Amino acid sequence: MERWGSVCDEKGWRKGPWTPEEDKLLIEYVSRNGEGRWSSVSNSTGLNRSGKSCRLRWVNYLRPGLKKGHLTPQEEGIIIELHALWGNKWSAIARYLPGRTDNEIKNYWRTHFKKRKPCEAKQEKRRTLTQKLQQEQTYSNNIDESPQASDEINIKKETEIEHSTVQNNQFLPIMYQDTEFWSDFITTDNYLWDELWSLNDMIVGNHVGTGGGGCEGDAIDYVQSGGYIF
DNA sequence: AACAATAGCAACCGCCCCGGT
DNA sequence: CACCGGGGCGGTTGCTATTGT
Repeated sequence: MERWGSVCDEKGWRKGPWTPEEDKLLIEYVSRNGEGRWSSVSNSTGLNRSGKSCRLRWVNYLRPGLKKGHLTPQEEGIIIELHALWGNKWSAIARYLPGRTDNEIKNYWRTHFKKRKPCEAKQEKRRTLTQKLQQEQTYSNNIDESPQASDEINIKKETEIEHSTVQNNQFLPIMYQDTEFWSDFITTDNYLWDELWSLNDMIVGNHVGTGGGGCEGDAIDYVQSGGYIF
């Protein structure tokens, strides 16, 4: 079966995996003309690919200096930090990871955080249940077993067993609550802080960012002022 | 060994922004 | 000012490889 359904789209552009020959044509084009003007690649090289496809292939795969292989713990730390600050601004995060692409970072984040979903769902249930329990305590002293769904009861029992950490942390953002997850990544605080200090140097020293309100600098200020608690 | 589930990743899609006309 | 095309970006898809049963 052909990947992506068909070989060509409605405009006649080839789709799907790139061949070594196509890569070679694109590399030759960029070496002659530089990056940009992607829409003229097909005219200049005979490569039957859309400009967007060419750009994507170059940026994510062919560009010199791209790192291959697994992300280092330091890189993971930077991603975690910056994602906590900026959200899904993959291209912005990628600027602080030389040799890594936004697509790679995005994929990394997705694959690692997909694992969280059951945990998050559980936490959401627990939060809901906690609110319910509080309401029950507020409005009634009669805490005889009221009719509840069986899974709710199970969650309730689980919650009671687990040292009531949820109740203690219920007003913290989710990322702070999920200490079990964070401990998977962070074995010590130190390297993360080291990365943050160097990150701040980059920002202050090089004026990285768009200048649109200075959110990056503010964000680092926030981190340094103790916004992060591991 | 065979099958199923999951992880990893390349590539596409659709939207938005920006500059040129 | 409106329109258009190119480029950039985040989200999503679907194939392959790996791991588990």
